[in-house]
Amino acid sequence: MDEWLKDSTEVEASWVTVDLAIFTVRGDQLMVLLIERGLEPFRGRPALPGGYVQKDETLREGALRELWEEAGIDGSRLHLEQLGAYGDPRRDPRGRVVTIAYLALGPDLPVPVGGTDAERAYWAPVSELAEGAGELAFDHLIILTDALEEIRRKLEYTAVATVFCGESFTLSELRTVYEVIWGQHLDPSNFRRKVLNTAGFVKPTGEQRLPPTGRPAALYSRGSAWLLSPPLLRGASHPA
Amino acid sequence: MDEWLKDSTEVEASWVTVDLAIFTVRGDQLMVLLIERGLEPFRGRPALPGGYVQKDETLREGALRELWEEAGIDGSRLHLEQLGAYGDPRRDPRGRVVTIAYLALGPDLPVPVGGTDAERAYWAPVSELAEGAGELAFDHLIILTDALEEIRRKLEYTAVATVFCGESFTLSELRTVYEVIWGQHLDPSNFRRKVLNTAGFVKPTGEQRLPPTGRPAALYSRGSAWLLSPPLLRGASHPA
DNA sequence: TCAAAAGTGTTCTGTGTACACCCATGG
DNA sequence: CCATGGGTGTACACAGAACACTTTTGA
Repeated sequence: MDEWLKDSTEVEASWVTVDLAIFTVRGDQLMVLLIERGLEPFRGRPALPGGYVQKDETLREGALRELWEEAGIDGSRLHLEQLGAYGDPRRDPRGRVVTIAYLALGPDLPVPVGGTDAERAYWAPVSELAEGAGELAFDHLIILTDALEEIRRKLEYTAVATVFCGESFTLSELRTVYEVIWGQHLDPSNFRRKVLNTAGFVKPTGEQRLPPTGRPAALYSRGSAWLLSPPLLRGASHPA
Repeated sequence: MDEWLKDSTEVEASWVTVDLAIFTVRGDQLMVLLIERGLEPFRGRPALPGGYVQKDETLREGALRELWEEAGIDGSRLHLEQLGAYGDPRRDPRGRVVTIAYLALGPDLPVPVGGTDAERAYWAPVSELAEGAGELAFDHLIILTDALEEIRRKLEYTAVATVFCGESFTLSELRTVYEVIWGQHLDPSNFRRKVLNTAGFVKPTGEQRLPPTGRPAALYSRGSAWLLSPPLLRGASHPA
């Protein structure tokens, strides 16, 4: 393998990990799954779940495996997408560790199941991360910030919002996803028209659901389109 | 470091490389820089330039170094952005090599300078890649396809098109960048209005330039804005 | 009958689109 | 003078924003 190496003293193999930024919408909060580290470095500090990539798996397979091992989540029902690679040589005090960050999005998961490790796993509201709760380990705050920005942008031009909802959902639920993640109020009637006029975004199931109070709402399920055209742009307007 | 390892027989360190998808617009063609591999595997086949990440550099620094070593290009004048990580365990026949792909965009570079290695470096028109010219090494065709899609999308909502132009440029030149990359004709007068009405996209220099024939064109330079709002959407219309 | 949420309709305004037209230069 | 590309103006259709209004349920 060293036939490629130009100056073998300058190159060495690296540890490669995957880290997961797992988000869900619960009520009117965007939540991210964190673990409390049980080992040094950063012992006791919150961190994104993750771990080493194994010999014979793809990066995506590694992410799915960690999703299961660290959070007890079956990835087949969620949206998993690569966010990017983070490889600053000083990001891990123990040496060079390149991590591939993945974004995982899903409907309100039943329990923030503890991982197979000793670490505690829990859902944290994204809005409360800036202040206290202890600083995130490694460069995980950077990864999380990038993840958030990615979600906000993806809501505009993909149907990704639907993965935060269940199998079927009302337009109000879908709108709440947008409102929570963008942090701004959207006009219900305009949102409705926009979504229904975007070909393939959602399709009616024919069923209805009764809200706590008020008229029953029609249920929809995910449509066939992933890319939205025209996109659902968030104007700079709309104070929350 | 193995304090993290859950099952050390399943984990091993990986080689980490950076690969570069370097694009420029020349005339009415989008060009990508390829090298002809001088070594096995895939000897003699075209490939993206790239190489191993060294011990003490960030991924971005590695990309900049390879840009210089393999293509003789000074990265300070171009746009460099991470595309993603590619880590299928079978992507390199010699074993596990995770590569971080970078996108590099710049104005028509003077010469497709050969690298410091024996390999030949040359600009290839993107339009001719699908057909012959030999298949690309490794998974580089996948990387290139992802890169293209990324550029096309980024043209819509960022001012990235300006990095394909020189220090100052006419609106026709800027429009040509869009037309070449999107592969569709744009109305000159509407393009003009759109660009000038987007705050911070370009700013007039006051200079003019004489085209081969016709009225002199005003020159512009890059503005302060990177994100365009509103974005410059390509409708599904406009046959080239 | 009231509150609350779903759903419809309407008006206003801005923006993309298509296209006609004028301007400045070299040949 | 003409050809060529730069640059301006305009009319139309459509889409988003704001908001009034109707419908359907439970309490």
